[in-house]
Amino acid sequence: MAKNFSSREENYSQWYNDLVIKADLAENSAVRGCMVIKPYGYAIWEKMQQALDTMFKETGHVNAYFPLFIPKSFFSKEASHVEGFAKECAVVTHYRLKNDPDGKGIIVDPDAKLEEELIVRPTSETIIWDTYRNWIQSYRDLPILVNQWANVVRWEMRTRLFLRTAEFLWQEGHTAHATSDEALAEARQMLDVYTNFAENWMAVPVLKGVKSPNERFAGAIETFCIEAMMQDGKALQAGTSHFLGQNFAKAFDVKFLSKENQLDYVWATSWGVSTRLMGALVMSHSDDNGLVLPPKLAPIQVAIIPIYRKIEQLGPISEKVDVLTKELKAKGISVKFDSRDSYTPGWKFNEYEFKGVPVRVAIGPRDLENGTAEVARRDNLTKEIVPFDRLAEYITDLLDQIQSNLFERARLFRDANTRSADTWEEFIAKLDEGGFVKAHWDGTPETEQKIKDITKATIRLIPLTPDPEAGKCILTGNPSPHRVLFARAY
RNA sequence: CGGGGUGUAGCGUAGUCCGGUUAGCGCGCCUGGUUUGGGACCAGGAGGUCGAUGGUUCGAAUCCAUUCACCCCGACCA
Repeated sequence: MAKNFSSREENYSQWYNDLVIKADLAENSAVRGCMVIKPYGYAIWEKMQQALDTMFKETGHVNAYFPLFIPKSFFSKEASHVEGFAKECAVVTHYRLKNDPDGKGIIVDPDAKLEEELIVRPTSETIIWDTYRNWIQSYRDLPILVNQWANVVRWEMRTRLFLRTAEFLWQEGHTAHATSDEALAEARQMLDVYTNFAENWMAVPVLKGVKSPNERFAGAIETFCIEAMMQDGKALQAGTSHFLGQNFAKAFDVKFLSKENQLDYVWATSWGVSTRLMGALVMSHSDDNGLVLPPKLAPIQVAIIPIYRKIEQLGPISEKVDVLTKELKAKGISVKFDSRDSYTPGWKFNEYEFKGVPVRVAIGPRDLENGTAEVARRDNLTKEIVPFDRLAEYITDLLDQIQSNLFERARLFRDANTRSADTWEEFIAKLDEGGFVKAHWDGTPETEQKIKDITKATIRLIPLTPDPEAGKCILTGNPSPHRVLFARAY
C-alpha cells in the first residue's frame, strides 16, 4: 500500500498527492475538480468539526442552514463581492431533463428554463443577509451569531485534493451587530478561536494578521487571517475572519432601531475554515513514511497488534489487551485492536505507521512472559518496552507528549525558515531559500502587485501588533513604518 | 483557458515508432497449506470492451480524426 511512495525531497507536491490517496484520505471523483473524501479522511474532518463546533458554541454561536442555491440577482447587490466571485460560479439554468427525441439518452429540456438562474453558493453572505433583513428590526434582535456547516462550489481551473477543489466543505459564521466595535471584536475573537484550534488541536503554529487590500475578501472592510508554514516553506492560509462593516447591510437594506430610536445599518462579520485544513494537517507533520497525525485529531489514537505463532496464543494476549483497552477507553482514548489473522504483524506495523496512528502497541509471547508491551510512537519512530501495569498511564502521557512535540517541531521549523530582508537582492535571495520573509513595504497595492508579478510572493499578512520600525520599502524605497510578512503561498 | 505529457486488470507497467496467433509481467485479489517481534512462502485460480467515439485496413492497443480524464508548467484564484 505504501510502496512506490515519493519522498518529500524528490518531489514535494507528488509526495502530497500520493500521501492523500495512499493513506485513504480522499481520491479524485468522476466529476472534474471534485473529490471523494474517504472514510478515514472524513473521520479526521469530523474530529475537526467537533472541536470547532464546540468552540463556536462556547462563544455563543448557534448553527443554522441556508440554501445551496442563490438567486442570481442577489449577487449583483454588493459590487466588489460580485467581482470577487463572478469568474468561478456554477450556474443552474434548467430544472428538468427529458429523453432525447433522437433516442440517444437524456437531454436538458429546453422548455424548462428557469426564469431567474440560480448560483450554486461560493459563499453565503448574500442569501444570509437577504434573510437577516427579515430577522432584524431592533437592537433587541442583535447580535445574531449564526454558523453553518455546508458545502460550497468555486469553479477552479486547477485543483488539488483538499487544497483547492471545485466543491469543498467548510463552516461559515455570519454575525450581525449593533456597533462597529462589537463586530470588530467578534471578527478578532473568531480569529483567536481559529488560532487556538490550529495550534492546540492540529499542532500547527500560525501567525495572526491582517490581509493587505489585494488579498482582502471581496466585500470586506478588513480581513484577518492565520497563516501556517508548510514543510516546503510555502504559506497556507488556514482560516479567515472578516469585518464586513455595513457593506452587506447596505446592499440588502438591513437596518435596526437603536435604543435611541435611531435607524442604522447593521454591522457584520463572516469567518470560515474549510477542508483545506486537511491539507495543512498533512503538509505540516507527515514524513516520508506516511501520514503523521496529532493525537487530538487522530481517528485511531492507539493501535494494538498481537504477535503470535499459533492461534491458541491469541487468547491470553486478547485478555491482556481487553484490560488495557478498557483502561484507555475510560480515559477517552480511541483504541483499535487489530487481531486479523490475514496480515502479518510487520504488515500491520507499516499500515498503521503509514496511516499516521500516533501510538502503536505490540504484545507477543515474550511480553506475556515479562509482563510488558512494546510501545512505538509515530512522531519520532522510537520504541520503548513498558511494564504492563504502567501501560495505560504511559500511553496517556505519551499522547500528550506527541501532541506537544509535533507543535514544537513545526514551530521550530517555521522560526528557522522565517528571515528578514532589507534590500531587493536580499529579498529575492531569502525568498528562494523558502519560508517567510519579513520586509518593509510602502503600503500600496501597486507595489504589492509588482512584487507578486516579479517574485510570485504575496503579502501573507500584516502583523496584528507590528513592531514599529521605520524602514524603506524593498521595491520602491519609500518609507514604511513596520515589516510585513511575504511568502509564496498555496 | 494556453503549452507539454500520460491513459493497457484494483494498482504499477511491457507491447505502440515499424498494424498480423490466445495482449505479457509485478503487486494486490480468490482457494488450500505452511507462516507471524518491521510489508512471509509454496501451489493452484479469477480478473482486460487496451480512456471514449468515429475512420483507414482483409486485419487496429498499434495508423488518422474528434473527444474525455488525469499530471506538469503558465494564466486565474479570499
